[in-house]
Amino acid sequence: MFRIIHKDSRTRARLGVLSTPHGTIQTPSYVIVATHAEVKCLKPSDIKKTKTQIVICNTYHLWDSALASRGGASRISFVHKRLGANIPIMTDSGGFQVFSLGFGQENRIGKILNPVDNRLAKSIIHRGRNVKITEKGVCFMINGEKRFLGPELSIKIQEKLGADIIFAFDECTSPLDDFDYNKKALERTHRWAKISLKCKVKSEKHAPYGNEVSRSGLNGKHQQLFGIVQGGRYKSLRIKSAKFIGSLPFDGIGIGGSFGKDEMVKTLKWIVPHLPEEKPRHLLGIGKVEDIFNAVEQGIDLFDCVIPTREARHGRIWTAKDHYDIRKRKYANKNSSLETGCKCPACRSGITRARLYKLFKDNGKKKQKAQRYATIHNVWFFNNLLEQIRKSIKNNTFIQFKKRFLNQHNNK
RNA sequence: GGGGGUGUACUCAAGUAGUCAACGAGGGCAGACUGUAAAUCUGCUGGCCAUCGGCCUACGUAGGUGCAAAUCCUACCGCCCCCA
Repeated sequence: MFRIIHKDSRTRARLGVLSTPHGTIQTPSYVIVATHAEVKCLKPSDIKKTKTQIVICNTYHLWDSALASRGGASRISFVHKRLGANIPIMTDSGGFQVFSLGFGQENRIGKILNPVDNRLAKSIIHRGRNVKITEKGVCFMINGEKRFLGPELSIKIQEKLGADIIFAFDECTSPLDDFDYNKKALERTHRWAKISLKCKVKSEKHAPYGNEVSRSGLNGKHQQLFGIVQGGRYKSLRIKSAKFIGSLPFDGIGIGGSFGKDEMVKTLKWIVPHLPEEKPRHLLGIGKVEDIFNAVEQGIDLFDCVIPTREARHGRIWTAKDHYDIRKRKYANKNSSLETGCKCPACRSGITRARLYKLFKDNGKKKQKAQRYATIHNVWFFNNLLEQIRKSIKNNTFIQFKKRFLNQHNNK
């Protein structure tokens, strides 16, 4: 399933191959976000052109259509069918929505705490009514609609969705939650981890050809389940969680939850030494350039993040040197490519800054085109960056490459 | 020649006596976005100071009425439409 090919001599970085029913992934790898089983703004045929190895979809967003679909009828899994691309897929469990649709939305904060939020922290902490968390799971009350998601149902939905890799149901706490809350939440997440695992084992036993997914989409091959380490910003909790999740028979380890702006490396240093070496490690929801280098250095194999796709839609173009907002006049001056020497399909097809600027100014079809080109560029950029990182690990030059790249890169 | 309309900040466009440095939209500038609530959001956009705030210059041009005018009156200039 996961094979480590090479370990960097000077850091924890490692080169690996993760095998799934829909193909292998060279790690470290970016996982492109496809929440609704589509990479926003991309056609299915664009996905592979952007060097995308694997995407991640979301249980919460595909919930209804998954349960409405009749499993087993088709040989193609639900998510693969909807995505329209034959590549490895992960599904997130819905655990992030416990935070993002609840505390996050109610307090208008993200999971990465910036200093301003920190200052406001005392005044804004409150738990609203959108999300109610109990021992059994989470009750979402969104738009007057009530729905309950727990570990059993999350696994059931994910099996039905038929991704190659699925995640245990967890609670992503907010960066403003204190130790006591995180401790309680962590214990709950750990219980849910065991339940997730148990449900998975059970469903595999019950179906002679594997589970429902095996029959419908994975051709009898194993659907992998990753557990998730939580513990917020607290060292003792993160270590405890790393040991606990690491001790369970998961196929891989996700690292989730909230960090302070500059606490990621510190947090990974707490966690990673306690994880089993041979299992793939996925850092959930992280993905700016500097973060990636740092995480790889700490031994992370997989990342997913909305940055490449969302920011592309909002006009931000990532390059090796920096990032810039193509909707601004000053970047539209030339007929130069989006990034000098870029080999992404958009740049190679002759898209210039001036052209993209103009397309972005439209409010209809042209803007959609612009967003597609920008998405192609950004996704390719991040996937290509990871490819370069892999090469550097292979050559034992990772640390030099990191230094060199970050030195010339202004927008970390 | 006769009749009707119109002229507002970078652009379009509200406003028809005080709450107007002037709604709104576009454009411009600045910022945000890290397991997608978000194809999104925020701020600024006459000048000069400034802590709430203040002062100056501005709604085609020139005068006038009035405590007060982008808003009313007069003349002029420009543009548009209709009829001859």
